Parts: sequence; C-alpha cells; structure tokens
Amino acid sequence: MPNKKPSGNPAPLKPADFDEALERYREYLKRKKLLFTRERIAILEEVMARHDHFSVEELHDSLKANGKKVSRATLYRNLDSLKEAGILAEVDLGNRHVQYEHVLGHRQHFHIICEETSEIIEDDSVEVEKAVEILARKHGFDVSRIKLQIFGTKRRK
Amino acid sequence: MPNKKPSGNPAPLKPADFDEALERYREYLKRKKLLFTRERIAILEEVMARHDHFSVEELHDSLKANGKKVSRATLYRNLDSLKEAGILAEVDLGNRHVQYEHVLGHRQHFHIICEETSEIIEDDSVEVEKAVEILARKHGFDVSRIKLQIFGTKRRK
DNA sequence: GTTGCTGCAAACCCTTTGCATAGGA
DNA sequence: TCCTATGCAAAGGGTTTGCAGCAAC
Repeated sequence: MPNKKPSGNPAPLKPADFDEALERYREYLKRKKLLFTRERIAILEEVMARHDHFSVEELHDSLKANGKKVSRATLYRNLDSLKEAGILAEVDLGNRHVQYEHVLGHRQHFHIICEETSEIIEDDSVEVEKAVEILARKHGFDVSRIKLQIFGTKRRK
Repeated sequence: MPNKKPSGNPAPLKPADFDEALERYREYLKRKKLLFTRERIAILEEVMARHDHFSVEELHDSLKANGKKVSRATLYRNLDSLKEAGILAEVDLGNRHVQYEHVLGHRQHFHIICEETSEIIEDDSVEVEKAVEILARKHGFDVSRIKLQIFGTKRRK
C-alpha cells in the first residue's frame, strides 16, 4: 500500500531545531569518540529538513538532489547513531518498509493509519500517555519511548 | 538484542481455539476462492500450536520438526492470508526482525520491552484501549487493531 | 479435467562488510 | 601524523518469482 503524507496535529518545527540537533549530535559524537565528519553533518541536515516519513533510499535521493554526495553505505552506517542520539526514530506504518522520521522538535505522537486509503494521521494524547505510564509502572518499568499504531478505517459521513 | 520469552498476563489458549481458527480460515479461503490445501492446514496448525513470538524461519523449522514438509516459498505465500483472516499478526519487538504471533484465542495485548535485557512483557489495559478509542474517534476512525510497544527499563529494587 | 498451488532454484532487494583511500583531530 | 570514516563493490540474508509438475475440486 502506498504512503500518503501524514496530517493531523504535528507539532511545528522551529528554525532553532536544527541547531539543537546539531549541538546534540556533536555532543553525542564527542561522548562516543566518533569524528565530526562532513558526511555526518550532511545526513543530519537532510534528516532535519524532511518533515515526512522517509525510507533510507528516499533519504539517499534527497541528499543527492541537494548536491550532498553520501554513499548508501555511509548512510546506513550512521543512521543508528542518529537514533541513539535521540534525533531520529523508526516508524512502523504497517507497510513492511523501514521508515524514519526525525523526532527532535516534534512532540511525541502516535500514528493512526487507514487500512483502506493508507492515509496517515499523527496526533498525541495525554490520556494515552498516562494510561501507558500506569500500565508500565504496574510491571516496574520506566518508560523511555512509546510506539503506537492505530489501524482502522475512516468513517465517511 | 536477543529475545526472551514473553511473560505477564497472556490470556490462555483454549483447546477449542484451533477448531475456531480452522473454521475461520476455511471460511476465509472459500470467500476468497482459494483452495483448502494440506500445506495451508499444516501452517495453520503450527501457527496455532506456538504460543510465543516466532520468525518465518522458526516457523519453517518447527514445521519440519513436526514432519510437515512445507517449502519456505509456500510459507511466505500464505502468511498474508493468515493475517488477513485475523489469525496471525506481526509484532514489532524493536529488533528489526519481522516476528509473528497468533492472535486468535488471545486477548488484545501490548508489548512492554526492556531496552537493557530485551525482556518482553505482555499485558493489556482497558484504560489504554479506551484512550486510544477516543483518540481515533476524534479523527473519525473506527479502530480495527492497536499495535503498542512500550520501550523502557525495568526498575530494580 | 481444469485450475490453482507447491517446490525448486534463481532472482531480487535491502543492508552489511572488506579493503584501499581520504580526511578529521 | 595517526586513526577513524568513507566509497566502492562484493557478499549476505531474507523474501519473492518463474516455471514445471502436482493436487484440490
């Protein structure tokens, strides 16, 4: 099933978010004793510039389109560090492809996926968060990340 | 990260569940004008007999171990129909491998995943379900399936 | 008997890896 | 300069597909 652009209430990305991401990534790299390379910055820029869900291939394409030459191998080698740094997250949209979205500058949000049209809505809910928190506590867990996909169909009036 | 067996409050599987699954699958196949083959039944048996999370490879192994020869190709070709019939579901345990669990005979449940030990706990929560329902309604959605993964770490006392 | 399903093996696609070279610190 | 990161191309692993034979109905 094809993917549509998400809609709903995504939190806006402030211009300062790239700087924050850069700072965070720089600290992460230093902490892990990894180098601050031109390719890593290019990938970070591209990740922060995209506000949709994208595959590795699409990220590779948009890097190329913007004149930033980064090989696929390098891309793959660096995605995990962006995840670990809390900048990037994998999303499951029910379509068997690994897709990503940047997470810095966006509120926690969940995905509501229409099984008929593949429309994707993003939204958050304090009530869901609270209920999840209570469920986790019950088992002695401290929550670090919630992945929620709601599959269903949109009612037409 | 390796996988441990899930624990928590999984609903028990009644002996009648296989019959129910068989009936449901038979109806599904008839409706879709697909044949009721020996291989399809063997796969269904194996899927219903396993109460853990399993990969396609593991399912193939246990079929073989039980003397049911089904080729990998046939296995792959039929998993989608089991999903569509509402008997099987994919689960995301954060480990980049596609895994399955049978869903018939089990209550809806969520996965709580420890990021340190990979321990997996399964449990449900009416409160979470209600909050999700409300979130979906807000966008005009009828919910058909909820996938929830809670990542965190288990507190040690 | 007809049509769809299965098994095999090859093809495919996405991701990872080995190695020589380039480039941060 | 030292050592890590990159690019390339090849390897790897999981999944899909074409085709000939086989099994449901």
